[in-house]
Amino acid sequence: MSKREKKYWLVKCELDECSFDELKTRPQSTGYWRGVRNYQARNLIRDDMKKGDLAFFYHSNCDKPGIAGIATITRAGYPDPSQFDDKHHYYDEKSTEDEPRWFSFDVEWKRKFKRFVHLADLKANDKLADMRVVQRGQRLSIQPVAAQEWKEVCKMGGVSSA
DNA sequence: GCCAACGTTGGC
DNA sequence: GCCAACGTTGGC
Repeated sequence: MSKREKKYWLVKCELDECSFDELKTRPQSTGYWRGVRNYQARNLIRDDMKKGDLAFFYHSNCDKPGIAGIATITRAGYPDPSQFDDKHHYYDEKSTEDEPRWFSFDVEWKRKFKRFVHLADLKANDKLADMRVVQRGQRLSIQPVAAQEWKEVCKMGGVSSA
């Protein structure tokens, strides 16, 4: 078995879909992503995201966009079931079970930040200038996070990065 | 609610 | 393969 460094992610979730606090109350404190229909994000989910990776849980499209805490990737790179369901909003008629086009992943609530880290705080930190989420016009809903950025944001959130 | 940025679609 | 039109994201 080849050793693989744990990867870090930032995953966006619209607040009215599921807040970080709400995630904790769900069965097994687990939530899953459906309906990612962007090829860049698809490739990341399918090829790079692995069970055991960690992710910042980011609230988007709300009054206070920012990071609420940390989640563990518990399952990754499996076909998004919604693409095969013709009743579903995310149905994709061009996708087949043999060659699925879209992929899903699951996360489990892990740790809440002591201090919510607002997008404005991320932008104000020079060490995070390369993070995608602070860059203008960056809309990708699944973003890789560098190890040193992970540490820095954890520090801002008041939790250990381990 | 506005609008900039970006991805996708489809005519040519 | 170009590019205008359109739809979506998401901060503000």
